[in-house]
Amino acid sequence: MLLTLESKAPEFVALETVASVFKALSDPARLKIVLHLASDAVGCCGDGICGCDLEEVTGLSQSTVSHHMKSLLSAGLVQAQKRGKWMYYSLDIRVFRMVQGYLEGCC
Amino acid sequence: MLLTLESKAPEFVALETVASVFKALSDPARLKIVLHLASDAVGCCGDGICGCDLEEVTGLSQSTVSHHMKSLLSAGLVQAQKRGKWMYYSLDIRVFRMVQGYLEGCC
DNA sequence: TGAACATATTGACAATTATCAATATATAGT
DNA sequence: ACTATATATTGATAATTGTCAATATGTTCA
Repeated sequence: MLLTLESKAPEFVALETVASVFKALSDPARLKIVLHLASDAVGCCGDGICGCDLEEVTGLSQSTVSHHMKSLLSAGLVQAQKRGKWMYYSLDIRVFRMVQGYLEGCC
Repeated sequence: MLLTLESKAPEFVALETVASVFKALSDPARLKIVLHLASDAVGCCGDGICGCDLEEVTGLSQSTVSHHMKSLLSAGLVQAQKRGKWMYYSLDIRVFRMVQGYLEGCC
């Protein structure tokens, strides 16, 4: 699913897939997380944001944050990498650009 | 609410407001409707899409379409105008551009 | 091995959502 | 006034969602 999402030009991505990315962006907490990850991704030299920081960013409980990260991962918007005890999350720029391109292509 | 949405540069629009627009776009039926309205808006000379066409576009019942249009209207993405028996819907380009700009500003 | 910490999962609950059938409202034409 | 048509609202229902506390899993370090 992710592979097909990443590799396609916006106009060939299924409408349902795009809708699921918008769904991932439709909750204020998740949008806040995505913005935080995006600021790390600027310049493409970020190495990810530690999950442990996201409770403070969102003001939500650990389990709720974990739940939101699962949503973002399954929508393909975010990638995760475990380093030691910590989970580092980063925005999947390709998917982000796909959505940008999709909106641009609309009108 | 709509007025404040329309008149602000993306970076000054509240996160909750942007999330609510993404929510409007997060359902496949609504996204399909928005794409249909967007194709009408190209060139900015469309005079709106009749509500009666949207049942066929989405394959959903009349009451369900009406319900989705209410969502899109309350998110500010769509404007409605009654002409005779018919309701004509059009994309609010300003809000659409705001969302485009918001994503562009992220990274 | 045991303690401490980061993260994930489970269970529960209230709230929201997507959908349709049925009904109501409004408009146009005869 | 009556009929036909477009749209909105209501009521109902099944499904999904956002949230947290509690618990489980996994990792590091002493």
